[in-house]
Amino acid sequence: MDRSVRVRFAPSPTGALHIGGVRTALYNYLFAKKQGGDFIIRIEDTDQTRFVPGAEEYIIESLKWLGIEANEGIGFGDGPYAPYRQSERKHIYKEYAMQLLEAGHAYYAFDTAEDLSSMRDRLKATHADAKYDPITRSSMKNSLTLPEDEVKRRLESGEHYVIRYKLPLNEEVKLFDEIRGWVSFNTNQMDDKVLFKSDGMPTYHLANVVDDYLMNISHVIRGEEWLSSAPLHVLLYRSFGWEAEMPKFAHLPLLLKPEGNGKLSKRDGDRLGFPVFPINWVDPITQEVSTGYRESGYLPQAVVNLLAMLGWNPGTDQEIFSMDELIEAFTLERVSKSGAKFDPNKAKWYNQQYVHKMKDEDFVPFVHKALVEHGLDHAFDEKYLLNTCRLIKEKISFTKELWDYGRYFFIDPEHYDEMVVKKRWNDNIPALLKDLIQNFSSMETFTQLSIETVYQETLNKNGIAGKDFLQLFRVCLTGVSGGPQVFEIAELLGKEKTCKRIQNALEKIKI
RNA sequence: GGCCCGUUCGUCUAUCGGUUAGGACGUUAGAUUUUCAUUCUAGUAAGAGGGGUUCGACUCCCCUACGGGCUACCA
Repeated sequence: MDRSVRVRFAPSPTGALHIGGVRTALYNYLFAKKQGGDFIIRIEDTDQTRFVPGAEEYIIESLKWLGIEANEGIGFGDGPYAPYRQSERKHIYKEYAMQLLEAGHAYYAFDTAEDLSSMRDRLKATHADAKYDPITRSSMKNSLTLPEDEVKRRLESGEHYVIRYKLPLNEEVKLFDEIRGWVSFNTNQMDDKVLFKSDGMPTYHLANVVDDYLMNISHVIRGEEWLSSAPLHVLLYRSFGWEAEMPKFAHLPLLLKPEGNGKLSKRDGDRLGFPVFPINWVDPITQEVSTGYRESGYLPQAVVNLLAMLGWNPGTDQEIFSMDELIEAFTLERVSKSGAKFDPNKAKWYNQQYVHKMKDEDFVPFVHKALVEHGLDHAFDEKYLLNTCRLIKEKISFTKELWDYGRYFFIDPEHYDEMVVKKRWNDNIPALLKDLIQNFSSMETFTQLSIETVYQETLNKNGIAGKDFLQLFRVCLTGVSGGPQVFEIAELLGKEKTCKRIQNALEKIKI
């Protein structure tokens, strides 16, 4: 049976969204767009104790920055299945829990935290699995062991209870994962999971299955950490009688840390100097800032590209993909099964590719932002900015490097590269510089070519070799030893500034 | 500990029984750039181990090792 594709990204607002989560969102988005389906955002905030203010807004802002746009859901406008926040759907879940209860697929449990921990201690002592399951539930306080009137009494007196799934004994549950193929589990290894909590909220398992069904989700694409609970979800679909509507499953491999073992974590980013989050996150309690890709000078297109290639490949040699190209090429069959170590070097390379091929005019806002930060935003005209963009962007890997590399386009140098000065400055230099100022000043047109001609003539007259002096000339103009063509810089600066900077160097450089 | 998933160059990966095991990042060397960054060329480097199946295995099966996930009234 073919049905229209509807996928969802369903994060919990418990803090900043990790790039692993971003990648999950991206794969969902790519899959939906490729299939001509819908991508929706649902907020899974059923755990009130872990709610973090601002996290939801953070998630939305991150996705928008990356160009991962949803058709429906939180942050992108309601669709026909609203609301999309589980806390606002609270009233729905109880009904479905009751349905399971009545059909004998679930039961009430009254065990206290102490009851549970003593059960676990007891079982651990005998080296048995410490779980609430078809065997152990017979010795616990629940509606399967307690007399009916006792259950009724407890319920009516307002005693705390949870609703647990009643797992069948010794049953093989097989499920087909779109990435991994058939995976099977035995219910003997599972436990009677809580579906409905004593605070009146559902757990992930119930809410997730109910909402996916109600929202007509066709494919569940999520992280590998959910693979172990997938059989429970399959069982739930069966118990509800929704097997025909059950979505297909695809469990994505995890993102691992660059060095050593384990899952990628915030600490790795801090230690190795790369971001683990899409945009800056300020912890609302500690005020601690976690650096984001955006603030580190990454371009959203580069982040999308590099994330897409971490765990998926097109089967060709193509490495650079626009979002549209990714949509065109994306299939779940080409998602790999094993976890991928994050490589900061490759991330840098990707960003560099995008910065270099960026249009000059698209780069202007970044330069403008840097100028604002330095109080210089009205000092330069559009044409000048465009030219500097052309020269700066091919030198850098990250937009935030632009000021460090290209500041001399906007402010006069205050320091001069000592190595170059030490190596190239001699007693003949001051006279040469004065000559250059004089000759430049009398030029009518001040272009790259004419500058070079005058420069060369002046050097010849002073008996100085061009190769020896050029780097010092560059340092006089920019303060630094590297950069674009010197004469191009001079043309851009203009005659007056060029002469002024040579004059400055003459006065400031002391040996 | 139990269950589940995984394992090709340092890293991301291609290969869907027969290849000199390919590409990219990194790295090394050279060229270009009168500088730096780029760019270009070349090099470097891999099937975890052991058993099967097969004329033939990186590819299929089993075992072991290693890595990861789950094992909450968290998602």
